[in-house]
Amino acid sequence: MSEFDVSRQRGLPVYLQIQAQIERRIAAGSLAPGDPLPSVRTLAKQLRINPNTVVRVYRELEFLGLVETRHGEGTFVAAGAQRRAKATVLVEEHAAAYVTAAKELGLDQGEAVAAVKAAWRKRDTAEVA
Amino acid sequence: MSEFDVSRQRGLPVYLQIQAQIERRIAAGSLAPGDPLPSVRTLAKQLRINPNTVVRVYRELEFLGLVETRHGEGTFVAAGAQRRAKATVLVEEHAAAYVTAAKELGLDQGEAVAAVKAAWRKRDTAEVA
Amino acid sequence: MSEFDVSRQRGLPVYLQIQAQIERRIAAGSLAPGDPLPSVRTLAKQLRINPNTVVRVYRELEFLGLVETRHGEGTFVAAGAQRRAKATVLVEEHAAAYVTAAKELGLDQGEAVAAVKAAWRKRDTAEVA
Amino acid sequence: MSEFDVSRQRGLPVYLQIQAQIERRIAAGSLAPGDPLPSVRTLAKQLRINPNTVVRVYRELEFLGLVETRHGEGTFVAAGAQRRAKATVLVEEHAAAYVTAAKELGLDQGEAVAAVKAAWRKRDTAEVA
DNA sequence: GTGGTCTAGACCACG
DNA sequence: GTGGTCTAGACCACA
Repeated sequence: MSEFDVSRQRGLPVYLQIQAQIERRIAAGSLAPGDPLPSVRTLAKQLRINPNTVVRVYRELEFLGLVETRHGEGTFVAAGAQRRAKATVLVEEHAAAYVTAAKELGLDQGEAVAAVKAAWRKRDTAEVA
Repeated sequence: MSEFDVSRQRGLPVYLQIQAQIERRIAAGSLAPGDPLPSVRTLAKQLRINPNTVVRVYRELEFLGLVETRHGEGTFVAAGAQRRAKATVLVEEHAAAYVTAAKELGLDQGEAVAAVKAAWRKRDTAEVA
Repeated sequence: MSEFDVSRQRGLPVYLQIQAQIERRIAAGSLAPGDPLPSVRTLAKQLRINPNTVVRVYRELEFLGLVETRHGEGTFVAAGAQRRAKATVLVEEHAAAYVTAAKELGLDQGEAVAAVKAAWRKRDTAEVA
Repeated sequence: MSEFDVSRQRGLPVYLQIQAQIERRIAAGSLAPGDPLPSVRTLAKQLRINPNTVVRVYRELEFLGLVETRHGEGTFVAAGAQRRAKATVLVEEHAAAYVTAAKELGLDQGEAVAAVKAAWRKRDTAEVA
């Protein structure tokens, strides 16, 4: 398994960077169901970060159903993870595209979010009708 | 100026329907800067709705900088309104596209909004870097 | 807001004890949507535990949609939390009842889980038919 | 001994259907300790299924201690089988009840299983205390 | 003031 | 060896 990389400096939290990289590998299939992830301690040492940060990443991924942890054994890519991860990655791409457009149009975050909520509401009422 | 139409029954609030139609006409240029909008009473009668509803629409449009009300004269399309209205309409379209994608991927509103916030944050940190 | 209590000694992790108590109060309605939870630092001091442990609890509750955290403001019971919390508590009660029965019948955890999976499968196939 | 019945088509595997029916008869006492079960070949012909399927059923039942096979003689209901079968049937009923409740509350299988494990753990720690 | 992230290092439980 | 929990205390970001 090739390396991950994290950039320190303030910006995206480290744990989110790692989480995103793992999600992408699962979505791409380079991490397949059943594959073991590096142990918490190993990955922590590799990335020169605190083990607790890795624990947090793995915990989030487990909540998302992308990995399963087997106590005393390790952390493994979950069955059906690829489909879920693909959805996650797709969502991120759509959201990024939307944010790009919104920023170009001069919206701030609050306005962009409000527009999504409005569109959601419209969609809902359209479906009901 | 041709007619507007509103559908009662559960769905989008009437005032939002009217507002959206006016925004679109301004964006399209069929309502140009300086053009008068119907008076509150006239439009209310035409659409058979409460005048207060029209007042609300005009107030929202004024807040958005799309119209200006001149006391004793009436309500007029504001200078530079077309550019702003186009942006508004574009944002709505982008938001609608995003919502469509998010719904297809099975997200609920909270998740969709969270994804936008996350993407926004990512964009911010990327720009800083 | 009256006190929570946690028992140290090994057993249920502290964070799960606190989480369960908050869930129950939300389910019971004594913590209503919009109500603030104690600040992380306050609750930590009250329970004489580390603030990070409280952070963890609040994070889990947010994931479950029971609370929402507003950065710089505090943590609040989320809208619709009562319904969700009631479901959680109900599930816990059903699960506890099942576990009681299974233990009385001499099953170990693996067997009890297997029986649930089998019943689930049966239910699924019955619904399809 | 009256007939068994199996429904083909997608649904529960045939061998589980037969196994469950035998378990229930043992639990009900209509198959008592010492009673012979139909020979593998006889039952297979009667149900128009493959003898290997019947072999599998009898093997499972033997593993559960409900029947014993005596080489050259046949398969017989084991001593003490009724008590054990009752437990099995009871477990199935409890599990089914739990699954019903969990589904109504909108859980998926993973969540339902997790709740059982959590409840099990709680019970364990409660007993220790 | 609030919550969010990260580190360092402890001890426990499972296999 | 593996992951899970908890502490102590740091620094950051939002309001």
